[in-house]
Amino acid sequence: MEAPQCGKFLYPSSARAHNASFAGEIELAKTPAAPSAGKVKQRAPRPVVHRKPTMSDVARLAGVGTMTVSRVLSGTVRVSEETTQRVQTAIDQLKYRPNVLARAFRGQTSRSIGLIIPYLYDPFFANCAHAVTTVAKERGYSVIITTSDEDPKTEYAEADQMMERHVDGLLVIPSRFRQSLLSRSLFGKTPVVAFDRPVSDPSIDTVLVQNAIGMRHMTEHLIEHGHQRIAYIGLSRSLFTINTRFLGYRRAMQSAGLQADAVFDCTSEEMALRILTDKLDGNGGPTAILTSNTLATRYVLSAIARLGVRVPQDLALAGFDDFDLAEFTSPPLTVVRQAAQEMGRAAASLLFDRIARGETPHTGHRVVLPVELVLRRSCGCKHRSPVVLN
Amino acid sequence: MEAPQCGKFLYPSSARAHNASFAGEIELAKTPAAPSAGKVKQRAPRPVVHRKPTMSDVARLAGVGTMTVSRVLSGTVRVSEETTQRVQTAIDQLKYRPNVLARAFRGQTSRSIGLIIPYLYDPFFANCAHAVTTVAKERGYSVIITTSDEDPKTEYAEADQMMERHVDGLLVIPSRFRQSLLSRSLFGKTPVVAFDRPVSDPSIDTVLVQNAIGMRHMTEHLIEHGHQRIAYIGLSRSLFTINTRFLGYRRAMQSAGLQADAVFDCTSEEMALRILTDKLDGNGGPTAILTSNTLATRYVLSAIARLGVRVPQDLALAGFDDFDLAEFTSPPLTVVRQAAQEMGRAAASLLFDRIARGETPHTGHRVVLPVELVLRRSCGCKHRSPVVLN
DNA sequence: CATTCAAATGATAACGATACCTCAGCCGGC
DNA sequence: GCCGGCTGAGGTATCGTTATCATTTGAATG
Repeated sequence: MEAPQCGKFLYPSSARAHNASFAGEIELAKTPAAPSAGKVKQRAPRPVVHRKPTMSDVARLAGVGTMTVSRVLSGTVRVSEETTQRVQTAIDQLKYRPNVLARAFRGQTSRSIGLIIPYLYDPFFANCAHAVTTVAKERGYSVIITTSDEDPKTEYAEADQMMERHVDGLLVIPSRFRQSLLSRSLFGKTPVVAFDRPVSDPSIDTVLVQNAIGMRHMTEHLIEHGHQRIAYIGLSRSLFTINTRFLGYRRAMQSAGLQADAVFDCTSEEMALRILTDKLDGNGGPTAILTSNTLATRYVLSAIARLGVRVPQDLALAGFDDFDLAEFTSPPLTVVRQAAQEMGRAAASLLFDRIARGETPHTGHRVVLPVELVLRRSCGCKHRSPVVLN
Repeated sequence: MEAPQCGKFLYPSSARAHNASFAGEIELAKTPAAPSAGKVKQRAPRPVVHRKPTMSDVARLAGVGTMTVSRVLSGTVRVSEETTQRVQTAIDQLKYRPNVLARAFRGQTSRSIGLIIPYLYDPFFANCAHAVTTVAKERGYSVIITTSDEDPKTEYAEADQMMERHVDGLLVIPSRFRQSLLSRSLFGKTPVVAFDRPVSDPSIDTVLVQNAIGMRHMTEHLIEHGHQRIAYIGLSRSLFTINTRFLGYRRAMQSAGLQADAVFDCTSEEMALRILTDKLDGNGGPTAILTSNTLATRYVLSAIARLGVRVPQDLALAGFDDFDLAEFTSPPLTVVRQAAQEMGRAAASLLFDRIARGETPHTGHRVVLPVELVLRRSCGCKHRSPVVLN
């Protein structure tokens, strides 16, 4: 029983050198004397044909150890000029390129970041994402992207996936503020930056725009036009941006001693039509409408078209978030413009700073980017070309 | 020397059960007797605190080998009902989750796909990307996204990056057709699907839309409206879609015995203004304009607004590619609609089929998706609501 | 009853990089 | 001249999984 049993044991390579007889026995067990026996335990040495060069290939060619190659590549530890040169030559000669996967697995950096956004079909989010990919490319990072569909559960699951993939950092446009499941405990010491909307965890860096201020100024602008009855039409109030813009609107109305009049959860053209029909029925209805975002604007535009209301004569209109062809709608739309790409860039920069620093602070940075009022015709302004305020 | 030497040997789990004394010795040897000795060759056994469970942990708890756990997880090889149950219980108990990175490194699948698109800020591309991420999520794959900026060099570099990251498949909207550097040699046996635009390599699956047919029908529609002098204004002809749409336009014009009149490289509002000013100067200018895509449409709209030309009375207009607010421009735009999300979905499905099949054919599939004519007012139609043909 | 065969499972060796530890020189200070 | 510290470089274990091969068992076959 002894000899075959022995064959089952591993041995440290040093044992082979130091204890010849013992090692020999094992060796014997490993390489059967008779090839005809058919049982060759030793794996065939890797086929030499067309294998991608590894670090040991480079090391062998340069006549150094693998660690030296590793050090030359990472550049973290000093290696003598001459050795570096030799290694570099070997690398070039073999066209060696480090195996990203092995690095990610062994080392603690994957050189990738995660990006979680609600939808990619929304131009605003798409622009954010574009900026993120651009910055990541500059820094030599890959971006793993996914959508949360505005659903906290999905968002959490996707964030978890990202952590499993060991991303070096995570950018996220959180979905519903109050219901968000994201928290430090999930992320460990992986840096996370939330943008467009905040999360409740204060240790997470955040990039926002002046939602309230922007909407407040826009409301004031309509008031300056002489409007007194101004309605706010928005999507779900559980979305941070929608609610914050509403607060800005309400603030402006209150300051002017006017009555706020807001409707939420306007999620389709039909609903917008119903809302507008209602409001405009008889006198005392709004003379101006503010919409929470591009989608709401679209629904309202559709309703307006169907009702045959004239803008801005019968009803003034202003939205939040500029879009590509806002200039060519009928009439050209007045909007609060938020710089999507700026925001994406700012968020990504913040993230890479954190990654570089390697520290996870107790309280994260807060960045708030300015917005602009783009005055076109729908608010009643007479300018030929849009006027940009701020 | 014997005892410590022995301590270096691993033991099969069965040995532990069958030979208590031996196993005990090993256990003893694993915890170094004299920490003060300083030179303990054996690395300190991993700290037990808070380590993520690995497959061996599961195997130990279930009393099986790691391979059995691996097999249960992958499901490729039959494992007995009872063992499966035991392993599953251990997995649940330890909340074990396989290490994605280790898998990607060791196995040959990373459960990720790459997506290379020109820009993410273009709503059309963004919609494609959205569909791709959605399908990938359904299949449990991650998406690594990057932009090529319509530059063949960048595109190649990014594709190379993707290959380095060992994506299981690659989706790409190739930039310039003739100048594309993408080829099988770069991809090896990794499946690749090109969409929206083709590549020259015939072994690559392709998903396109009816660019030529769509534009031809639209041209014919304008001809039916009585137009004889119809101009085509487009971006760079080196972009496949722009050129193909032009060919459809030319075909329709020739069939009707009319003179084609195309201008390319219209890449700014100023250029559009110059072109239109030129063309509309005096009689004999076009009575209708076709644009190659949304961007060109925007430039032309801008020029039209500045020139004060009335659409469709003075000049009819039709574009390629529908967009979110096309209905609310002044007048509502007639366009050829291509289903971006359909295309993204089709391309992704094709890719996953290939990944599942594991074969790399000599000639790839070609899928061509239909387009629709959305007739609004800019072409001269009188319909209240848009009419969709096809 | 011996032999063959298949199914189920285990042991072991990679995969390709980095972390940790060791060691050989070399320097300056005593 | 000896010693301790410093620097550059090498050896090797290890990360967590899967591929390959070996082994065990029981049933089926002749």
